[in-house]
Amino acid sequence: MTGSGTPARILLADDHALVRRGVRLILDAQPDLEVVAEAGDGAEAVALLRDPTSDLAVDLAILDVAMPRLTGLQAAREISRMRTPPTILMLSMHDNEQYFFESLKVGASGYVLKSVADRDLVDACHAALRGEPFLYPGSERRLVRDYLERLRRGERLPPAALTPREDEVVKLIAEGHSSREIARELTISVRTVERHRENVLQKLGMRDRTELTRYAVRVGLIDP
Amino acid sequence: MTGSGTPARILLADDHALVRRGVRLILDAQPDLEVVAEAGDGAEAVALLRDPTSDLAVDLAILDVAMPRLTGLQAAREISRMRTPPTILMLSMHDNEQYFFESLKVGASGYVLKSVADRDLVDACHAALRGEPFLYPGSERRLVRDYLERLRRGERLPPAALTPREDEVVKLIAEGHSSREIARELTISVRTVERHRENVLQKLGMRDRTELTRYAVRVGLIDP
DNA sequence: GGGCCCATGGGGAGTGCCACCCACATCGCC
DNA sequence: GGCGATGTGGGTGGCACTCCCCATGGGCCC
Repeated sequence: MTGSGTPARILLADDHALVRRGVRLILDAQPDLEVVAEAGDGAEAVALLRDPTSDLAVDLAILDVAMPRLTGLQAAREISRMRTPPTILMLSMHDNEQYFFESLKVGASGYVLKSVADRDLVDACHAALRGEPFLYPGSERRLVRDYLERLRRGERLPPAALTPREDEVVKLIAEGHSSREIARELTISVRTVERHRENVLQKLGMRDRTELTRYAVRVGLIDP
Repeated sequence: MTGSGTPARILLADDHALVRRGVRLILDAQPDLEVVAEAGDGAEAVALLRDPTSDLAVDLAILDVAMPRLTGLQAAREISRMRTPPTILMLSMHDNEQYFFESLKVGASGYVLKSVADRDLVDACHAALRGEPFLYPGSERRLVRDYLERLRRGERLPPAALTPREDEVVKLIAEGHSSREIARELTISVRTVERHRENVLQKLGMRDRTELTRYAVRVGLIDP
Protein backbone atom coordinates (compact mmCIF):
# COMPACT_ATOMS: atom_id res chain seq x y z
CA MET A 1 0.00 0.00 0.00
CA THR A 2 1.34 3.39 -0.98
CA GLY A 3 4.93 2.92 -1.88
CA SER A 4 7.61 4.70 0.07
CA GLY A 5 7.87 7.25 -2.69
CA THR A 6 4.41 8.83 -2.88
CA PRO A 7 2.56 9.95 0.23
CA ALA A 8 -0.65 8.17 1.26
CA ARG A 9 -3.76 9.92 -0.02
CA ILE A 10 -6.29 10.77 2.68
CA LEU A 11 -9.93 11.81 2.72
CA LEU A 12 -10.91 13.68 5.87
CA ALA A 13 -14.55 13.93 6.98
CA ASP A 14 -15.68 15.98 9.97
CA ASP A 15 -18.56 18.36 10.29
CA HIS A 16 -16.51 20.99 12.09
CA ALA A 17 -14.40 22.97 9.68
CA LEU A 18 -12.03 24.02 12.45
CA VAL A 19 -11.37 20.43 13.44
CA ARG A 20 -10.88 19.50 9.80
CA ARG A 21 -8.45 22.33 9.34
CA GLY A 22 -6.48 21.39 12.43
CA VAL A 23 -6.27 17.71 11.60
CA ARG A 24 -5.26 18.56 8.07
CA LEU A 25 -2.43 20.73 9.30
CA ILE A 26 -1.25 17.91 11.54
CA LEU A 27 -1.34 15.31 8.78
CA ASP A 28 0.08 17.42 6.00
CA ALA A 29 3.08 18.11 8.21
CA GLN A 30 3.99 14.45 7.74
CA PRO A 31 6.00 13.77 4.55
CA ASP A 32 4.23 10.48 3.88
CA LEU A 33 0.66 11.68 4.49
CA GLU A 34 -1.41 13.98 2.33
CA VAL A 35 -5.02 15.08 2.71
CA VAL A 36 -6.43 15.15 -0.80
CA ALA A 37 -10.11 15.66 0.02
CA GLU A 38 -12.37 16.96 2.79
CA ALA A 39 -16.02 16.29 3.53
CA GLY A 40 -18.40 17.98 5.94
CA ASP A 41 -20.62 14.98 6.50
CA GLY A 42 -20.88 11.27 5.78
CA ALA A 43 -22.94 11.62 2.64
CA GLU A 44 -20.40 13.96 1.12
CA ALA A 45 -17.58 11.59 1.96
CA VAL A 46 -19.35 8.66 0.31
CA ALA A 47 -20.20 10.75 -2.74
CA LEU A 48 -16.60 11.87 -3.15
CA LEU A 49 -15.33 8.31 -2.94
CA ARG A 50 -17.99 7.02 -5.33
CA ASP A 51 -17.55 9.69 -7.99
CA PRO A 52 -15.65 7.97 -10.81
CA THR A 53 -14.72 11.28 -12.46
CA SER A 54 -12.94 12.67 -9.43
CA ASP A 55 -10.41 9.85 -9.40
CA LEU A 56 -9.23 10.64 -5.90
CA ALA A 57 -7.51 7.28 -5.36
CA VAL A 58 -7.87 7.61 -1.62
CA ASP A 59 -5.82 5.23 0.51
CA LEU A 60 -7.25 6.20 3.88
CA ALA A 61 -10.58 7.67 4.94
CA ILE A 62 -10.71 9.41 8.33
CA LEU A 63 -14.30 9.75 9.49
CA ASP A 64 -15.78 11.53 12.47
CA VAL A 65 -18.19 9.15 14.18
CA ALA A 66 -20.96 11.70 14.60
CA MET A 67 -21.85 13.83 11.61
CA PRO A 68 -25.06 15.22 10.15
CA ARG A 69 -26.99 13.53 7.33
CA LEU A 70 -24.93 10.35 7.27
CA THR A 71 -22.96 9.59 10.44
CA GLY A 72 -19.40 8.38 10.23
CA LEU A 73 -20.57 4.91 11.19
CA GLN A 74 -23.13 4.78 8.41
CA ALA A 75 -20.63 6.20 5.94
CA ALA A 76 -18.05 3.60 6.98
CA ARG A 77 -20.54 0.83 6.35
CA GLU A 78 -21.16 2.11 2.83
CA ILE A 79 -17.53 2.77 2.09
CA SER A 80 -16.38 -0.66 3.19
CA ARG A 81 -18.78 -2.19 0.66
CA MET A 82 -17.11 -0.48 -2.28
CA ARG A 83 -15.05 -2.47 -4.73
CA THR A 84 -11.67 -1.23 -3.59
CA PRO A 85 -12.41 0.50 -0.30
CA PRO A 86 -9.81 2.69 1.37
CA THR A 87 -8.68 1.86 4.88
CA ILE A 88 -11.03 3.47 7.40
CA LEU A 89 -10.05 5.25 10.58
CA MET A 90 -12.77 6.48 12.91
CA LEU A 91 -12.33 9.70 14.84
CA SER A 92 -14.46 10.10 17.93
CA MET A 93 -15.10 12.45 20.78
CA HIS A 94 -16.41 9.68 22.94
CA ASP A 95 -14.55 7.13 24.98
CA ASN A 96 -17.49 4.86 24.56
CA GLU A 97 -17.75 1.15 24.31
CA GLN A 98 -20.75 1.09 22.00
CA TYR A 99 -19.18 3.44 19.47
CA PHE A 100 -15.96 1.53 19.52
CA PHE A 101 -17.54 -1.83 18.80
CA GLU A 102 -19.88 -0.32 16.23
CA SER A 103 -16.86 1.12 14.45
CA LEU A 104 -15.21 -2.27 14.20
CA LYS A 105 -18.42 -3.82 12.98
CA VAL A 106 -18.82 -1.37 10.11
CA GLY A 107 -15.34 -2.08 8.83
CA ALA A 108 -13.07 0.48 10.47
CA SER A 109 -9.45 -0.52 11.09
CA GLY A 110 -8.88 2.04 13.79
CA TYR A 111 -10.61 4.13 16.39
CA VAL A 112 -8.97 7.30 17.66
CA LEU A 113 -10.24 9.69 20.30
CA LYS A 114 -10.10 13.40 19.68
CA SER A 115 -8.55 13.73 23.10
CA VAL A 116 -5.31 12.10 22.00
CA ALA A 117 -2.15 13.92 21.01
CA ASP A 118 -1.43 14.62 17.36
CA ARG A 119 1.42 12.13 17.49
CA ASP A 120 -1.07 9.36 18.27
CA LEU A 121 -3.23 10.28 15.33
CA VAL A 122 -0.25 10.09 13.00
CA ASP A 123 0.68 6.72 14.50
CA ALA A 124 -2.84 5.47 14.00
CA CYS A 125 -2.73 6.53 10.34
CA HIS A 126 0.54 4.71 9.80
CA ALA A 127 -0.70 1.56 11.52
CA ALA A 128 -3.93 1.58 9.54
CA LEU A 129 -2.08 2.06 6.26
CA ARG A 130 0.23 -0.84 7.11
CA GLY A 131 -2.88 -2.96 7.48
CA GLU A 132 -2.56 -3.30 11.23
CA PRO A 133 -5.77 -2.92 13.17
CA PHE A 134 -4.92 0.02 15.37
CA LEU A 135 -7.56 -0.39 17.96
CA TYR A 136 -7.40 2.42 20.41
CA PRO A 137 -5.08 4.99 21.79
CA GLY A 138 -3.40 3.10 24.57
CA SER A 139 -3.95 -0.61 24.14
CA GLU A 140 -3.66 -1.07 27.88
CA ARG A 141 -7.22 0.06 28.17
CA ARG A 142 -9.54 -2.48 29.65
CA LEU A 143 -11.88 -2.13 26.71
CA VAL A 144 -9.25 -3.16 24.21
CA ARG A 145 -7.71 -5.74 26.47
CA ASP A 146 -11.04 -7.47 26.85
CA TYR A 147 -11.71 -7.22 23.16
CA LEU A 148 -8.36 -8.67 22.20
CA GLU A 149 -8.85 -11.37 24.79
CA ARG A 150 -12.17 -12.32 23.26
CA LEU A 151 -10.62 -12.28 19.80
CA ARG A 152 -7.86 -14.59 21.01
CA ARG A 153 -10.37 -17.03 22.38
CA GLY A 154 -12.08 -17.01 19.02
CA GLU A 155 -15.24 -15.44 20.34
CA ARG A 156 -17.16 -13.31 17.97
CA LEU A 157 -18.38 -9.86 18.78
CA PRO A 158 -21.65 -9.85 20.64
CA PRO A 159 -21.94 -6.13 21.07
CA ALA A 160 -25.18 -6.68 19.27
CA ALA A 161 -26.62 -3.23 19.87
CA LEU A 162 -30.11 -3.43 21.23
CA THR A 163 -33.18 -5.33 20.18
CA PRO A 164 -36.09 -3.35 18.73
CA ARG A 165 -38.05 -3.73 21.95
CA GLU A 166 -35.10 -2.56 24.00
CA ASP A 167 -34.73 0.47 21.76
CA GLU A 168 -38.35 1.35 22.45
CA VAL A 169 -37.92 1.05 26.18
CA VAL A 170 -34.68 3.03 26.19
CA LYS A 171 -36.33 5.78 24.22
CA LEU A 172 -39.17 6.05 26.72
CA ILE A 173 -36.81 5.89 29.69
CA ALA A 174 -34.65 8.62 28.21
CA GLU A 175 -37.72 10.76 27.65
CA GLY A 176 -38.22 10.70 31.39
CA HIS A 177 -41.06 8.23 31.73
CA SER A 178 -41.29 5.98 34.77
CA SER A 179 -41.46 2.23 34.48
CA ARG A 180 -45.15 2.33 35.26
CA GLU A 181 -45.85 4.82 32.50
CA ILE A 182 -43.83 2.80 30.02
CA ALA A 183 -45.67 -0.37 31.02
CA ARG A 184 -48.99 1.35 30.32
CA GLU A 185 -47.72 2.74 27.03
CA LEU A 186 -46.48 -0.62 25.77
CA THR A 187 -49.22 -2.63 27.49
CA ILE A 188 -46.81 -4.92 29.26
CA SER A 189 -46.12 -5.37 32.96
CA VAL A 190 -43.90 -3.10 34.99
CA ARG A 191 -41.65 -6.07 35.66
CA THR A 192 -41.01 -6.58 31.98
CA VAL A 193 -40.12 -2.96 31.52
CA GLU A 194 -37.66 -3.24 34.38
CA ARG A 195 -36.34 -6.43 32.88
CA HIS A 196 -35.61 -4.71 29.57
CA ARG A 197 -33.97 -1.86 31.40
CA GLU A 198 -31.75 -4.21 33.35
CA ASN A 199 -30.72 -6.07 30.22
CA VAL A 200 -29.85 -2.85 28.43
CA LEU A 201 -27.84 -1.50 31.34
CA GLN A 202 -25.96 -4.76 31.51
CA LYS A 203 -25.38 -4.90 27.75
CA LEU A 204 -24.02 -1.39 27.55
CA GLY A 205 -22.11 -1.56 30.80
CA MET A 206 -24.04 1.34 32.28
CA ARG A 207 -25.36 2.04 35.73
CA ASP A 208 -28.44 4.20 35.57
CA ARG A 209 -30.93 6.19 33.55
CA THR A 210 -28.72 9.22 33.15
CA GLU A 211 -26.12 7.23 31.25
CA LEU A 212 -28.93 5.67 29.26
CA THR A 213 -30.26 9.12 28.44
CA ARG A 214 -26.93 10.32 27.11
CA TYR A 215 -26.68 7.12 25.09
CA ALA A 216 -30.12 7.71 23.60
CA VAL A 217 -29.12 11.23 22.61
CA ARG A 218 -25.86 10.04 21.09
CA VAL A 219 -27.40 7.39 18.91
CA GLY A 220 -30.26 9.64 17.95
CA LEU A 221 -33.09 7.78 19.65
CA ILE A 222 -34.18 11.12 21.07
CA ASP A 223 -33.29 14.79 20.79
CA PRO A 224 -31.81 16.43 23.89
CA MET B 1 -4.40 46.48 23.75
CA THR B 2 -1.33 44.57 22.61
CA GLY B 3 0.74 46.99 20.65
CA SER B 4 1.41 46.32 17.03
CA GLY B 5 4.87 45.10 17.93
CA THR B 6 4.30 42.12 20.21
CA PRO B 7 1.77 39.44 19.36
CA ALA B 8 -1.31 38.97 21.58
CA ARG B 9 -0.85 36.27 24.19
CA ILE B 10 -3.52 33.58 24.12
CA LEU B 11 -4.63 30.82 26.49
CA LEU B 12 -6.42 27.97 24.73
CA ALA B 13 -8.70 25.58 26.64
CA ASP B 14 -10.35 22.56 25.04
CA ASP B 15 -10.64 19.03 26.33
CA HIS B 16 -9.73 17.50 22.99
CA ALA B 17 -6.00 17.63 22.41
CA LEU B 18 -6.45 17.29 18.67
CA VAL B 19 -8.74 20.28 18.52
CA ARG B 20 -6.33 22.25 20.68
CA ARG B 21 -3.48 21.35 18.40
CA GLY B 22 -5.36 22.33 15.29
CA VAL B 23 -6.54 25.65 16.64
CA ARG B 24 -3.06 26.39 17.88
CA LEU B 25 -1.61 25.78 14.44
CA ILE B 26 -4.18 28.11 12.95
CA LEU B 27 -3.53 30.90 15.44
CA ASP B 28 0.23 30.63 15.56
CA ALA B 29 0.29 31.04 11.79
CA GLN B 30 -0.84 34.63 12.42
CA PRO B 31 2.02 37.03 13.10
CA ASP B 32 0.06 38.97 15.72
CA LEU B 33 -1.34 35.99 17.64
CA GLU B 34 0.50 33.58 19.88
CA VAL B 35 -0.80 30.70 22.00
CA VAL B 36 1.22 30.82 25.21
CA ALA B 37 -0.74 28.26 27.27
CA GLU B 38 -3.11 25.33 26.84
CA ALA B 39 -5.60 23.77 29.25
CA GLY B 40 -7.55 20.54 29.03
CA ASP B 41 -10.47 21.69 31.12
CA GLY B 42 -11.97 24.75 32.75
CA ALA B 43 -10.39 24.19 36.13
CA GLU B 44 -6.96 24.00 34.58
CA ALA B 45 -7.54 27.20 32.64
CA VAL B 46 -8.61 29.07 35.76
CA ALA B 47 -5.65 27.71 37.71
CA LEU B 48 -3.20 28.78 35.02
CA LEU B 49 -4.62 32.29 34.93
CA ARG B 50 -4.67 32.55 38.72
CA ASP B 51 -1.15 31.29 39.29
CA PRO B 52 0.92 34.40 40.14
CA THR B 53 4.23 32.61 39.57
CA SER B 54 3.47 31.62 35.98
CA ASP B 55 3.10 35.25 34.92
CA LEU B 56 1.43 34.32 31.66
CA ALA B 57 0.09 37.81 30.98
CA VAL B 58 -2.67 36.41 28.82
CA ASP B 59 -4.55 38.88 26.63
CA LEU B 60 -7.17 36.47 25.32
CA ALA B 61 -8.67 33.27 26.71
CA ILE B 62 -10.32 30.94 24.20
CA LEU B 63 -12.57 28.49 26.03
CA ASP B 64 -14.50 25.49 24.75
CA VAL B 65 -18.01 25.75 26.12
CA ALA B 66 -18.25 22.11 27.19
CA MET B 67 -15.37 20.66 29.16
CA PRO B 68 -15.01 18.21 32.04
CA ARG B 69 -14.65 19.32 35.68
CA LEU B 70 -15.35 23.00 35.06
CA THR B 71 -17.17 23.86 31.84
CA GLY B 72 -16.06 26.75 29.69
CA LEU B 73 -19.06 28.70 30.90
CA GLN B 74 -18.21 28.16 34.53
CA ALA B 75 -14.57 28.96 33.86
CA ALA B 76 -15.54 32.15 32.05
CA ARG B 77 -17.58 33.25 35.03
CA GLU B 78 -14.61 32.78 37.30
CA ILE B 79 -12.14 34.34 34.93
CA SER B 80 -14.21 37.46 34.34
CA ARG B 81 -14.17 38.06 38.09
CA MET B 82 -10.39 38.32 38.25
CA ARG B 83 -8.70 41.63 38.82
CA THR B 84 -7.44 42.09 35.27
CA PRO B 85 -9.27 39.47 33.29
CA PRO B 86 -8.24 38.63 29.74
CA THR B 87 -10.75 39.00 26.95
CA ILE B 88 -12.82 35.81 26.67
CA LEU B 89 -13.82 34.08 23.46
CA MET B 90 -16.10 31.06 23.67
CA LEU B 91 -15.67 28.19 21.25
CA SER B 92 -18.68 25.94 20.77
CA MET B 93 -19.89 22.96 18.82
CA HIS B 94 -23.46 23.99 19.26
CA ASP B 95 -25.45 26.53 17.37
CA ASN B 96 -27.53 26.89 20.45
CA GLU B 97 -29.38 29.87 21.75
CA GLN B 98 -29.14 28.98 25.42
CA TYR B 99 -25.42 28.53 25.13
CA PHE B 100 -24.95 31.76 23.33
CA PHE B 101 -26.77 33.85 25.91
CA GLU B 102 -25.12 32.02 28.76
CA SER B 103 -21.76 32.90 27.23
CA LEU B 104 -22.57 36.58 27.11
CA LYS B 105 -23.86 36.47 30.65
CA VAL B 106 -20.68 34.99 32.04
CA GLY B 107 -18.58 37.71 30.49
CA ALA B 108 -17.50 36.41 27.09
CA SER B 109 -16.87 38.95 24.32
CA GLY B 110 -17.29 36.48 21.50
CA TYR B 111 -18.90 33.22 20.57
CA VAL B 112 -17.52 31.17 17.69
CA LEU B 113 -18.82 27.91 16.32
CA LYS B 114 -16.40 25.10 15.59
CA SER B 115 -18.06 24.75 12.23
CA VAL B 116 -16.67 28.07 10.98
CA ALA B 117 -13.63 28.46 8.79
CA ASP B 118 -10.24 29.20 10.33
CA ARG B 119 -10.36 32.70 8.83
CA ASP B 120 -13.46 33.45 10.93
CA LEU B 121 -11.75 32.32 14.10
CA VAL B 122 -8.84 34.63 13.42
CA ASP B 123 -11.25 37.48 12.72
CA ALA B 124 -13.05 36.79 15.97
CA CYS B 125 -9.77 36.93 17.88
CA HIS B 126 -8.86 40.23 16.31
CA ALA B 127 -12.28 41.73 17.01
CA ALA B 128 -12.23 40.53 20.60
CA LEU B 129 -8.74 41.96 21.15
CA ARG B 130 -9.82 45.29 19.71
CA GLY B 131 -12.55 45.32 22.34
CA GLU B 132 -15.37 44.82 19.87
CA PRO B 133 -17.97 42.33 20.95
CA PHE B 134 -17.74 39.84 18.14
CA LEU B 135 -20.96 38.08 18.71
CA TYR B 136 -21.32 35.29 16.27
CA PRO B 137 -20.07 34.12 12.93
CA GLY B 138 -22.32 36.14 10.69
CA SER B 139 -23.89 38.98 12.61
CA GLU B 140 -26.90 38.87 10.31
CA ARG B 141 -28.10 35.92 12.35
CA ARG B 142 -31.51 36.40 13.85
CA LEU B 143 -30.18 35.39 17.23
CA VAL B 144 -27.72 38.26 17.33
CA ARG B 145 -30.06 40.74 15.74
CA ASP B 146 -32.68 40.05 18.37
CA TYR B 147 -30.14 40.28 21.12
CA LEU B 148 -28.78 43.59 19.93
CA GLU B 149 -32.32 44.83 19.51
CA ARG B 150 -33.14 43.97 23.10
CA LEU B 151 -29.94 45.63 24.27
CA ARG B 152 -30.86 48.76 22.38
CA ARG B 153 -34.24 48.88 24.06
CA GLY B 154 -32.53 48.52 27.40
CA GLU B 155 -34.10 45.18 28.20
CA ARG B 156 -32.19 42.86 30.40
CA LEU B 157 -31.44 39.26 29.62
CA PRO B 158 -33.96 36.50 30.29
CA PRO B 159 -34.01 35.08 33.81
CA ALA B 160 -30.86 33.65 35.18
CA ALA B 161 -31.88 30.01 35.29
CA LEU B 162 -29.52 28.28 37.70
CA THR B 163 -27.01 29.46 40.26
CA PRO B 164 -23.35 28.50 39.79
CA ARG B 165 -23.58 25.91 42.51
CA GLU B 166 -26.68 24.42 40.95
CA ASP B 167 -24.89 24.25 37.61
CA GLU B 168 -22.15 22.24 39.24
CA VAL B 169 -24.57 19.80 40.82
CA VAL B 170 -26.60 19.40 37.63
CA LYS B 171 -23.44 18.68 35.69
CA LEU B 172 -22.43 15.92 38.09
CA ILE B 173 -25.93 14.46 38.18
CA ALA B 174 -26.10 14.40 34.39
CA GLU B 175 -22.73 12.68 34.28
CA GLY B 176 -24.34 9.84 36.17
CA HIS B 177 -22.96 10.40 39.65
CA SER B 178 -25.04 9.51 42.69
CA SER B 179 -25.82 12.03 45.37
CA ARG B 180 -23.30 10.41 47.65
CA GLU B 181 -20.54 10.69 45.04
CA ILE B 182 -21.41 14.31 44.37
CA ALA B 183 -21.38 15.09 48.08
CA ARG B 184 -17.89 13.64 48.36
CA GLU B 185 -16.75 15.51 45.25
CA LEU B 186 -18.00 18.87 46.47
CA THR B 187 -17.32 18.16 50.15
CA ILE B 188 -20.84 18.98 51.25
CA SER B 189 -23.46 16.73 52.78
CA VAL B 190 -25.69 14.40 50.82
CA ARG B 191 -28.67 16.36 52.05
CA THR B 192 -27.37 19.54 50.49
CA VAL B 193 -26.80 17.84 47.18
CA GLU B 194 -30.35 16.57 47.29
CA ARG B 195 -31.55 20.02 48.23
CA HIS B 196 -29.85 21.56 45.19
CA ARG B 197 -31.30 18.86 42.99
CA GLU B 198 -34.79 19.47 44.35
CA ASN B 199 -34.49 23.20 43.78
CA VAL B 200 -33.29 22.73 40.23
CA LEU B 201 -36.05 20.26 39.39
CA GLN B 202 -38.57 22.67 40.79
CA LYS B 203 -37.07 25.69 38.99
CA LEU B 204 -37.01 23.98 35.63
CA GLY B 205 -40.30 22.19 36.09
CA MET B 206 -38.74 18.78 35.71
CA ARG B 207 -39.32 15.48 37.42
CA ASP B 208 -36.17 13.41 37.42
CA ARG B 209 -32.55 12.99 36.45
CA THR B 210 -33.24 11.98 32.88
CA GLU B 211 -34.89 15.31 32.11
CA LEU B 212 -32.04 17.00 33.91
CA THR B 213 -29.57 15.07 31.77
CA ARG B 214 -31.20 16.20 28.54
CA TYR B 215 -31.21 19.75 29.86
CA ALA B 216 -27.51 19.52 30.67
CA VAL B 217 -26.81 18.29 27.16
CA ARG B 218 -28.92 21.04 25.61
CA VAL B 219 -27.23 23.87 27.44
CA GLY B 220 -23.83 22.28 27.01
CA LEU B 221 -23.00 21.53 30.61
CA ILE B 222 -21.96 18.11 29.37
CA ASP B 223 -21.51 16.24 26.11
CA PRO B 224 -23.90 13.37 25.44
C1' DG C 1 -32.78 47.43 59.05
C1' DG C 2 -35.56 44.39 56.60
C1' DG C 3 -36.19 41.53 52.77
C1' DC C 4 -34.49 38.27 49.52
C1' DC C 5 -31.43 34.95 47.41
C1' DC C 6 -27.96 31.57 48.10
C1' DA C 7 -25.72 27.77 50.30
C1' DT C 8 -25.69 24.90 53.96
C1' DG C 9 -27.80 21.26 56.94
C1' DG C 10 -31.70 17.85 58.97
C1' DG C 11 -36.21 14.46 59.43
C1' DG C 12 -39.57 11.53 57.45
C1' DA C 13 -42.66 9.22 53.96
C1' DG C 14 -43.45 7.29 49.75
C1' DT C 15 -41.90 5.67 45.46
C1' DG C 16 -38.72 4.30 41.94
C1' DC C 17 -34.69 2.24 40.55
C1' DC C 18 -31.36 -1.43 40.29
C1' DA C 19 -29.29 -6.01 41.23
C1' DC C 20 -29.66 -10.55 42.33
C1' DC C 21 -32.68 -14.92 42.03
C1' DC C 22 -36.34 -17.57 39.37
C1' DA C 23 -39.53 -19.20 35.24
C1' DC C 24 -41.92 -20.07 30.39
C1' DA C 25 -43.49 -19.32 25.40
C1' DT C 26 -42.20 -18.31 20.79
C1' DC C 27 -39.43 -18.12 16.83
C1' DG C 28 -35.72 -19.00 13.69
C1' DC C 29 -31.83 -21.49 12.53
C1' DC C 30 -28.63 -25.04 11.98
C1' DG D 1 -35.05 -31.49 17.57
C1' DG D 2 -32.45 -28.90 20.35
C1' DC D 3 -30.33 -24.22 21.06
C1' DG D 4 -29.99 -19.37 21.30
C1' DA D 5 -32.25 -15.07 21.14
C1' DT D 6 -36.24 -12.53 22.33
C1' DG D 7 -40.07 -11.16 25.00
C1' DT D 8 -42.74 -12.00 28.73
C1' DG D 9 -43.54 -12.37 33.85
C1' DG D 10 -42.51 -12.93 39.28
C1' DG D 11 -39.99 -12.13 44.05
C1' DT D 12 -36.83 -9.82 47.32
C1' DG D 13 -33.75 -6.54 49.14
C1' DG D 14 -31.25 -2.31 49.40
C1' DC D 15 -30.40 1.96 48.20
C1' DA D 16 -31.48 6.25 45.61
C1' DC D 17 -34.53 9.45 44.40
C1' DT D 18 -38.45 12.76 45.06
C1' DC D 19 -41.34 15.56 47.83
C1' DC D 20 -42.94 17.43 52.01
C1' DC D 21 -41.56 19.72 56.65
C1' DC D 22 -37.87 22.34 59.39
C1' DA D 23 -33.66 25.61 60.30
C1' DT D 24 -29.17 29.05 60.14
C1' DG D 25 -25.81 32.27 58.30
C1' DG D 26 -23.89 35.30 54.74
C1' DG D 27 -24.30 38.56 51.19
C1' DC D 28 -26.66 42.08 48.56
C1' DC D 29 -29.93 45.73 47.60
C1' DC D 30 -33.16 49.26 48.62
